[in-house]
Amino acid sequence: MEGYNVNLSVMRKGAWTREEDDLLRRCIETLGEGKWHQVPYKAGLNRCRKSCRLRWLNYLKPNIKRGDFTEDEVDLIVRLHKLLGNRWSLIAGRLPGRTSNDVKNYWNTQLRIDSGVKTMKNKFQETRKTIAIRPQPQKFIQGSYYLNSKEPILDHIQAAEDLSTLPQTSSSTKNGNDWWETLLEDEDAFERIACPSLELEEEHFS
DNA sequence: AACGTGTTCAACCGCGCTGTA
DNA sequence: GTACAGCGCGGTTGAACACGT
Repeated sequence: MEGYNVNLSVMRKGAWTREEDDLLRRCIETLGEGKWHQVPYKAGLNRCRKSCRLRWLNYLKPNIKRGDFTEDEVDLIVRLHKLLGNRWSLIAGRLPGRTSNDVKNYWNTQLRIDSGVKTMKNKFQETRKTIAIRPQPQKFIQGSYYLNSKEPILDHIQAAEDLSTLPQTSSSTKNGNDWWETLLEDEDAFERIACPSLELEEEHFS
């Protein structure tokens, strides 16, 4: 198992300095993203590669958007969370410039319902249990949980199945992740699911 | 001004998944 | 089939900051 406990005695931890940021930025500009095993050595940083990657992805990457989430972004987060559950990277993938860490933090601090301990700060107060569609299990055969469920999410899934561009999930040889990736790559399909009709929206958020 | 409490968010950590030998 | 290494993700933590008394 790789991790943080390699040479813990010499690896620096905690907040990054401006100098470290500069070193990391220059290194990534030279090496490109993805060669994280080389980054600490090439950059001359006394940090583990996971820390370098995290710093780059969550803070230094050029297109990262800072500041408050817009109403549209919040709206999309709520919808996607309803659909996907805590799959922050997928949710963040639909929000240009936002990181999974940002989305997760925003959800946990602003949107999460924490059994009454924390009060909601906005209009999206929601008490219904979230039913999240997970990538793996999707074989939507007759009699499956999803198809028999009375939850509104059924409409979303059926909408997905109605799309001719998507693989037929009941007979497809593709696994659930493939189906899911296909869905995420298909803008129209995704919009139909992530942005349900007005009636559905009212049902969810009223 | 000083202190206590609550909130935010950057960073850490552990684990699962995937590719490779 | 198995072991190992590397990557990426989600949950959690804790320092810094904001706010109230």
